[in-house]
Amino acid sequence: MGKPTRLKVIAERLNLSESTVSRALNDYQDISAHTKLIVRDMAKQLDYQPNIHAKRLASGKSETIGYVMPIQEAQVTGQFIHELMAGIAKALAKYGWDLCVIAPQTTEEELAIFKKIARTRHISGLVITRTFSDDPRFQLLQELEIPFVSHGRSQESRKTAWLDVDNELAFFDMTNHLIQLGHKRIAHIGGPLHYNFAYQRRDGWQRALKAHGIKVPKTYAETAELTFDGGCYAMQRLLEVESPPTAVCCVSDVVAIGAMQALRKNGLRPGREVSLIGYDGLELGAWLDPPLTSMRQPLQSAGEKLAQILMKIVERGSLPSDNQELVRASLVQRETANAPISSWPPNRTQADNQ
Amino acid sequence: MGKPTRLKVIAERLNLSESTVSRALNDYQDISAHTKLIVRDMAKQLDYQPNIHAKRLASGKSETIGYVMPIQEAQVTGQFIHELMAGIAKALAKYGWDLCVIAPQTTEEELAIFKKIARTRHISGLVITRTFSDDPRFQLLQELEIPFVSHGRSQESRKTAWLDVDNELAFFDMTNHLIQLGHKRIAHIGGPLHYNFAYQRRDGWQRALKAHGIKVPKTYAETAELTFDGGCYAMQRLLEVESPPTAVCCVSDVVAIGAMQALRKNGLRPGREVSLIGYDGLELGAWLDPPLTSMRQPLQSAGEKLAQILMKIVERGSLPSDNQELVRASLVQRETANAPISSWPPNRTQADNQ
DNA sequence: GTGAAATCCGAAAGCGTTTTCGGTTGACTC
DNA sequence: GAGTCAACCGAAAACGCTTTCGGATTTCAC
Repeated sequence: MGKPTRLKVIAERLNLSESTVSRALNDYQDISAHTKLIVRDMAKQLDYQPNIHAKRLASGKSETIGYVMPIQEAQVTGQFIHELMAGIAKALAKYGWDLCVIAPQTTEEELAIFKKIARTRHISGLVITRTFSDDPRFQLLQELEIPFVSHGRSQESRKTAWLDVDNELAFFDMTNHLIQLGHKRIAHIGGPLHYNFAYQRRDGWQRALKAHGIKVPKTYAETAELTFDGGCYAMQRLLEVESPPTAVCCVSDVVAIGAMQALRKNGLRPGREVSLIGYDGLELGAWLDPPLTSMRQPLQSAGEKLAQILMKIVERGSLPSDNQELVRASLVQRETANAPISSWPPNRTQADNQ
Repeated sequence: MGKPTRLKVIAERLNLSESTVSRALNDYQDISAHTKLIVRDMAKQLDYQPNIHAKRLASGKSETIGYVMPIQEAQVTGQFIHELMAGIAKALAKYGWDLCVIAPQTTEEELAIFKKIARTRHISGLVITRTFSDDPRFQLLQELEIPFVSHGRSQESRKTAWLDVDNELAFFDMTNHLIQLGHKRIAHIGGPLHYNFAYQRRDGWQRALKAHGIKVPKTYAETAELTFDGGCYAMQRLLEVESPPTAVCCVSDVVAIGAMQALRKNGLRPGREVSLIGYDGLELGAWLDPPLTSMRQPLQSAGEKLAQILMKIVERGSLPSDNQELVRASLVQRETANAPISSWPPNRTQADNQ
């Protein structure tokens, strides 16, 4: 393997200067069409690839964006992250940008890395996910003037760029779907409110109920950790209220799967006595017995959009606040959302007090 | 935000030359201990971070390794990839190396990217996963002289660096576990043989049977696509053989989950009539009903090791063939592997011919 | 006190681009 | 035919670091 072709050899072969060749390749206005043509031909012929480090050093741009991989906490984030990253990488590759993965172990480390990036600038923008209602990253990144876009919003994201699902609408739709099926006793297992989406999802559920004039007891608004066990416990509590629900909107698939487990433990079948709808549209939901009905957001295309937004901001100085986008989730019909049955709930006015 | 500190300002403040400062920071031998001390102090005080592009341009090294993200094909690779990447990124971060994600859409594109990397050298090593028995990447990467390490072996990997689970041993262990439980009719649902691990897993199963003098019909060696449906179909076929098995070793968790579905469709319960062991130790296995027994390999630490191996090869010219390592998978006991029951299989000599 | 060998540091030449600033053409105006 | 103005291109200075080479000290042996 000889040395790769340099700008220099193209210049020599064509009897041009390096600077002309460089500008021809970068489509400068002050190079004639003819020159551009022969330069590009030669470049292609020699399979020229610019030295990326020299390019980045000289131009002061890094053409690299970072993706902050969420700390290993919540479960089954894997599939989610994988698809999103695939989308990001794909969109970046089109423009020759690189995707650099950052995997901090703690929040402190994450913030420290941000500060380092602010100094070195070897990463020109960041994509962050797993946003919290009160998320310190938003303020820090703005202070440090690091361009970024988040997948998901925060209380601090009024002026920043983001792409998010319309969680409120998703849960409005989800609840409506259950109402169409004939349910009136519809509960909600929500997530901890430090997750930003937890608010919106709860609100969507409430709005749908209100829109149909349906009133439910306060106990129908449950909260769970975003885990299998969390969902299991929350469902158990819902089964113990005076008049248990016939349907439950779950904040995530994992929580819904935990809820399914609780139903089974009580001798109930998901989708028969109690309908269940999850959120995330995980493929594994289809493998369960019965398969879990859910809401799905497009992840790969979200990744692509995130990348495009970020490049636009970094490269063309587009205003973050002009880059806020909501996408709509869609229902994945499987088998846990059906019409209510007459034998449920049983009359438990005594049983409840046991 | 002012300009970040440069080598120059450290030099000026200490009245030294830039070259001395550079060498002091890089721990050259010809710099006195005292000088190194004051230089490092000053660097820390000014929070100096070298310009990575300048550094890489000057040194000709890129300190970046690439991870080739498998093409979106098999399912639930997400969790797998996520953990592995987290490990890689973590190990690299310790040395200031970057992890760059490459997400080719097709095999051709993947090979084209390799060729490009060979020219630009802006990525100094690669981690590849999802290896096939006959995997063109091994030869190409060797020809291109791109350092790499694979997670998983291939027919071509005799002289290359790799880290792999001892698949053969894992299935030997798995099968033995079933034998200890009292099973004699143990089948195997293997994967397509273009996956390298498919051979080894099948061999481990066979060796355990042979070691205990157990003979099984040829029909017990099933093959399935690595999908839910694949597992479902394969299990269905196993149930239709003359004398169906009481236990099945499955090539992956996803396949095992498909097999569970087939059992349920036939009115059987996994872990009662037919025991099942999967492979991958996916967390979601614990959420099923009943929870799936499986074999688990340590992924995060595998990622770390892969990174370390690669850095050793890139940086210190360690021989690829000196970097081949097998790790052992361990049993995750859940509820689908139990002792056989007397009522299964039913006498089906007639029934089979229906 | 001389020569040789260490020890430590500075000068300077890269690394391969980008980008600014002029300078040389030729066409065009009057 | 002098002046003006585009249109194109080259020279050269960055960009911030690494690394070679040699020079100046100091140390040590004799």
